[in-house]
Amino acid sequence: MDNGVADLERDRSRLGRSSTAERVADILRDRISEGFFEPGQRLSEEAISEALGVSRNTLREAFRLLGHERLLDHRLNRGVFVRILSAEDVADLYRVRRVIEGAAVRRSPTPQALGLIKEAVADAERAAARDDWRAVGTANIRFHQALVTLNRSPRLDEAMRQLLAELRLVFHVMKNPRDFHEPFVERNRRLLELLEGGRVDEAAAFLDGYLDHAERLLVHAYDPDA
Amino acid sequence: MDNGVADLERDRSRLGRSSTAERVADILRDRISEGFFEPGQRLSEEAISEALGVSRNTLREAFRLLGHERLLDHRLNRGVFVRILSAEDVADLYRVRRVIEGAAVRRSPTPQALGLIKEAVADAERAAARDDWRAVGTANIRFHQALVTLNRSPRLDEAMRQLLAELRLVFHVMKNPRDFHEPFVERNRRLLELLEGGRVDEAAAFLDGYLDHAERLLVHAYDPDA
DNA sequence: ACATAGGAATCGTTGAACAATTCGACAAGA
DNA sequence: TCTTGTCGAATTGTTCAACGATTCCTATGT
Repeated sequence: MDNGVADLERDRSRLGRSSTAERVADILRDRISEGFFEPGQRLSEEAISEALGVSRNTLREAFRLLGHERLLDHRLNRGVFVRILSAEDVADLYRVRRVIEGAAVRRSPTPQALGLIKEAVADAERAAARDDWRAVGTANIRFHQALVTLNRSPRLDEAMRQLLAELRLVFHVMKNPRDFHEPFVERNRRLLELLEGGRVDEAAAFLDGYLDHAERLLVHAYDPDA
Repeated sequence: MDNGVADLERDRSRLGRSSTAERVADILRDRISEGFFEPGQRLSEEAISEALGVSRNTLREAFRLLGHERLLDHRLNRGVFVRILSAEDVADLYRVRRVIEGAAVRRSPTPQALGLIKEAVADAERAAARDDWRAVGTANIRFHQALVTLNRSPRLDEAMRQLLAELRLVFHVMKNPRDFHEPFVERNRRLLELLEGGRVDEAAAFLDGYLDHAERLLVHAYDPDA
């Protein structure tokens, strides 16, 4: 039973600041979103607490945290599992994105937020130029995160952060990252231009089409018979 | 040190189903939102675990849950405190409401959702007729919760639930519940009519004014010099 | 093949213990 | 008097060991 769990021991070095439970949660969150733990996989309390060198109680506090973020599925007396998103979950995540990002593009952009967005677009383009599609994906995520800051709401920022973490759970099903990320590099640039030009309605409409497309790609790869 | 903690012991009867930690969280959540615990008050691990008859470890799991819901403020090595919302927090909560509820009213209403909304409006009117302003407040909250269901997104429903729980932390500062709740009974009815009439833009504009007003009332009572 | 009864493994929860940290009190010194 | 430093009590952070409860697997018997 060392489903890559032994490997975790290297992360013990990261333990040393703030609350242990939170640091454990940070580590597990990273591992989950990078696909190190696969959706559906059970996370054994004993194995992980031993691998990270923390007590079961502390680990359980971390599990609660991640469960609340919907990254883990906590089933009573059965343990915690890496969350498996249904097609309906994906649809719901995109519903939320349309609401939050849609509201964002309708606001008058601040120079600061625009700077972040620009940077993300440029990063994505650079990564695409060198065929690093993993980096493109990361930059695209940063793009949307930056987009949401237009709302100037810490809570919406946080909600978006969680939403994207959840979405990463399903990004890994895309066998070919290029197909999934490439089409959006150009679109991000276009959306940025619309924002800079203050063409709010066009930007909103463009974003809707954008999200529709992304959702379709994802749901198709995820659940081919849908 | 029995800041009403002794009273908690009656809630022990509610322990008996599902996970203990979650049930403890339920109890504390209720107590907080009903104002039994005041914002800023420290919740002693020892006192509460003893009062509820659960171990400290279990109680701490419950604390983590509520901390993540922003109802508790967890300060390292100092304990957990009932959250104190700043005026800026209130403003942010209303920003989120404008986004989520604004998106809701722009969607074509389903008969089911409309039914829930109607019910909430009627309840509020009945409660107002008998001068029960506490009940009016509850019905008004239900009204907005129902409004959000128009989005047909479980995650937005959940986000709204949390948001309203957080908002309840500050509702208690309103010394006179009538002043705060009465003006909105009529407005809820009006908003319902606009929705039924399919007058989307008017409904959206009306809602914005609605939320502006509510926020102003709240911030004023909360932070008189703002 | 199928139901069932163990039995092993794991979770849920507790209670005790100890280290780490905070905070107030109090004393020493400027 | 005010500041600073130190001590000690109180509380949190974390671990550990234990045990009942639940789930899952497997072997047994029909």
